[in-house]
Amino acid sequence: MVPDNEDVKQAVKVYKALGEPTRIKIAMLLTEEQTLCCSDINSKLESVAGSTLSHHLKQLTESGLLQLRKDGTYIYYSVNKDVARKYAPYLLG
Amino acid sequence: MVPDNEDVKQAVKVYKALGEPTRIKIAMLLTEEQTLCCSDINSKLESVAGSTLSHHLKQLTESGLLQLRKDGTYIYYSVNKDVARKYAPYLLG
DNA sequence: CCTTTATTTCGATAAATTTAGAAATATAAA
DNA sequence: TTTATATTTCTAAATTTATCGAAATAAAGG
Repeated sequence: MVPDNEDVKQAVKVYKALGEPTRIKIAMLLTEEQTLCCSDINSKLESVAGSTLSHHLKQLTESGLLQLRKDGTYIYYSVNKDVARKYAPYLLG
Repeated sequence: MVPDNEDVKQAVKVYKALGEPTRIKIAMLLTEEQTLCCSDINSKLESVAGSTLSHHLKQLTESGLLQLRKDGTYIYYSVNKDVARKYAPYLLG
């Protein structure tokens, strides 16, 4: 009967977020680097406009896969390990 | 430096396939039911045109997450457990 | 207060995706 | 061989997505 609960809805969001090359790279980058701010992520990715990166980060964050911490002008992103473990432990290697 | 190898490309395909409500339902249905043909899947899903289902199954199959076996007029789909285990063990419960 | 740096929001566009109906293909069965 | 069933391919419309540049917001530092 396939449930359609919050769990599955989050799964869809997480998988949709990861189902795009730039975004999975961001997730993998953060898995290996622990924590990075927008501009650091951008310089490691190369060739994405800031506004584009912002949209990707929003999608990843809204899925619950990324969490953020604000510090002055900077916003530090990191992977929510519980969410990664639950839906895509592949990321954690 | 985030790799961009075959592994990651398959991950993107699998996650893109699962990042859509109808498709994740198909995957979950097949996880609990083992094996079903097109028309059985369709009757359990309700409200998708045959041609639409066909596209979804194609995407899931091309990602490697589903495998199929033909038997006469019927095509039986099932989950490739190795692929599910690797990228989305969440499906296996 | 002005300037700089970091990040987001807005507006627009091109490309991709979802969806369905109709026609096509394939196999089985009468 | 005609008919019925299962599934795919084709075509097209509607929606969503990715992307960028420009403008806006936010905080820090001089």
